[in-house]
Amino acid sequence: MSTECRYCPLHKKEAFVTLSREELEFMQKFKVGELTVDPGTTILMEGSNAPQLYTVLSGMGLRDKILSNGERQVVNFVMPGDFLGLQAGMLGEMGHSVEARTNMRLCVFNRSDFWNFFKNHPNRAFDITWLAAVEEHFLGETLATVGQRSALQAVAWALVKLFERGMTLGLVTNNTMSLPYSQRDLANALGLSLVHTNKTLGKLRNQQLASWNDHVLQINDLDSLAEIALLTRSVPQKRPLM
Amino acid sequence: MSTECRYCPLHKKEAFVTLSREELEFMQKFKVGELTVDPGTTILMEGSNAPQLYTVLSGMGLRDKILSNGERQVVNFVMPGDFLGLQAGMLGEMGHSVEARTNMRLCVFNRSDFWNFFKNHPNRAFDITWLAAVEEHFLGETLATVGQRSALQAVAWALVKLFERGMTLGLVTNNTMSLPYSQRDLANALGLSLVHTNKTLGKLRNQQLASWNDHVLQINDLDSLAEIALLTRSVPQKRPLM
DNA sequence: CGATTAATTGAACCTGGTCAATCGGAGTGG
DNA sequence: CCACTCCGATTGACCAGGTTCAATTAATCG
Repeated sequence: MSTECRYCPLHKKEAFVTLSREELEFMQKFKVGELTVDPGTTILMEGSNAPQLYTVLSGMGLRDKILSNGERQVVNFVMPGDFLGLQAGMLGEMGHSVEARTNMRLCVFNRSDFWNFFKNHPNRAFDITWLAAVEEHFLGETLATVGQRSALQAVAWALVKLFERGMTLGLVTNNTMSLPYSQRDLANALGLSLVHTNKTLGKLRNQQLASWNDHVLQINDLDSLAEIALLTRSVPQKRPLM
Repeated sequence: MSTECRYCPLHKKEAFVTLSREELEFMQKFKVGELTVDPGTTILMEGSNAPQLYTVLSGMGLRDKILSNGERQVVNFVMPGDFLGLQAGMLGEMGHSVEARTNMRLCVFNRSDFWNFFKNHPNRAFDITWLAAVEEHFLGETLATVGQRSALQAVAWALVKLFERGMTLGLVTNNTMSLPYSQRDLANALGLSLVHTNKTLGKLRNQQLASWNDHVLQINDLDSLAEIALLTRSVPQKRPLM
């Protein structure tokens, strides 16, 4: 069966910590099924107390918040391996929504089993916390981007970050990866207007550094981009996979 | 002895989940001492792999990041009950620094004991993850503030958030609390310039909504401030204390 | 008393926002 | 196949929220 963890397309990838057979069997017990959603679907709703948690198996999406005046902040982009629903699982309420931007396939866990990880499998509990810490780490960087970087620096930063994630996931071929977001999504992630984001992307394109058309991102000079972005690149650590 | 957990000034406060006697004894075993620092001290350094973790017993500080061009982003403000060093404990590297702004007294744990929480006391492991999720939640709100709120909305937002934290900690008397930060700290937290932050604070002062002088914050109309801040206030949950 | 740091204020300037129009591709109904 | 609509990308013109520069005041400190 394709829903068996041992056939999971992710846990063999180099981006992730290899699970022991024992851990794999343990996770299998908690997996209640798979969910496939269309682009545009809201997977988790801000403020809701979701009964289920997900690991992204394939496809992309994003996390976002809506303010009471209608403004929207994209908090992060979602890619394969990401764990969705931690806040609902811990706090009983999501602080953001999660929306699909492509078809997505999700591995589904029951929230009611969540406590079991802590009680019976400390390794897995540790991994959950590890993921939470990584998310906190990344949000701090994002905050510094939105707060302190210029539009050009911010856009370069975002493209480098997205591209690096794509590389670790094996999504990059010929300096190219699929990036199924709109310029509006990127603008909302960086606290910029759509118009200015467009013009800034144009600058990077004119300088032959990066181009992003038809949902395909091409990076021609990652080092220069990283320099513009005030980014010191480091080799990414392997992540646990839930 | 004053370093005994059962005399801890915090765990009796209503802001925190009451610890069982058993848990208190368990924590006592991990507490290796107390640390007192002067204002201005860097408690944890961005990029470092700290050997120790802390819970703030008293005093205030902040978390910040420095970009390679020297710009500084304040990530969050630190108050009693906050747990410091999670990122070093989980990831082996802090994503931000922690600096004291007043005298601070810290409860010290050894990082090498960290795994023990997960292995032998799942309740405490759960609490650590809970704290990580709260931090992630808050950083998402901060990101939305810096990215989408105007200067006036952002400053109002920050004052409300700080004041609400002060209230749960019992630091508020007569609509007044000690807030030992500089306007530069606040500006750096909100991605605003010092000058504009100053002028925006002036606006709120002129409108009789809030004033902040000599490290004392006075809130005259919390509801109006929250409205300006586009904030829907909710009763704060009790937090676990490490 | 000179030095340093935080708060405050005014003025000039600019990065990035807002408004508006156009273009091209995808889907839909006739 | 065409007409029509919708949506995302793109571009130009104008504008403003917020930055930068600069100067003053006040408080603290050795």
